[in-house]
Amino acid sequence: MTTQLTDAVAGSAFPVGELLGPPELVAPTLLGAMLMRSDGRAGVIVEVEAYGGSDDPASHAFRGPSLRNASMFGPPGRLYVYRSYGIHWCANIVTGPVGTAAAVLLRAVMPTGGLEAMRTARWGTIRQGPDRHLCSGPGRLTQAFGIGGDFDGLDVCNPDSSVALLRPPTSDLLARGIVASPRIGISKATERYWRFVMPQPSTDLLQ
DNA sequence: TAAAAGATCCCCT
DNA sequence: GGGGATCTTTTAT
Repeated sequence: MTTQLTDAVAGSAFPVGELLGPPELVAPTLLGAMLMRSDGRAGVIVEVEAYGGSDDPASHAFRGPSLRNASMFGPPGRLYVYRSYGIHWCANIVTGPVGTAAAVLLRAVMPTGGLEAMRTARWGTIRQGPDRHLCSGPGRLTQAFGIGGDFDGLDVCNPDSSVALLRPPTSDLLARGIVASPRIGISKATERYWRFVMPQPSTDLLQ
């Protein structure tokens, strides 16, 4: 079942040109895309948030470039990975262009491949949690995929990268039932509906 | 040099 | 569903 879903969704490499643009416009186009690791771990992106621009006070880059947020100012199609609350790693996909800080935070993924590796990465082999907690959260999905600070700046549009972004085979998988809402865990710019969720991806994508 | 805030998760109820 | 733990980064003194 899981491999079937992987095969059904796995498409071509995500064209970097389609990632270039305002993050709040690029973000919803990432829903339904697949995040894939070279070792087989894979999942469909179901929840994202847009960050960036010089006028987004919730963005890490609001006060300009720093050592941490450097990747946000880089070219589109790269990862911006940072440590959150001193504990977790969070992964963004940069939407560029160079010199402009813009990125889309990956908040949740529906696991479709490499489930065993994800469970081990999340909980080890002694005691494991429910599968619904594998990748449902920005810190959880990076742990499940084994994405850490080393992956900052990685080109996800290159299919040969250890983490690659794949486009769904058909565009009509996108933009159906997508819901926009305020971003989670922020205190500024909460009036912006820059969080995008695809409510029921499994039934659509499985058919 | 110090302090505060933070794009969160785990565990217990 | 709610409270506490956790530590890095940034900013102010």
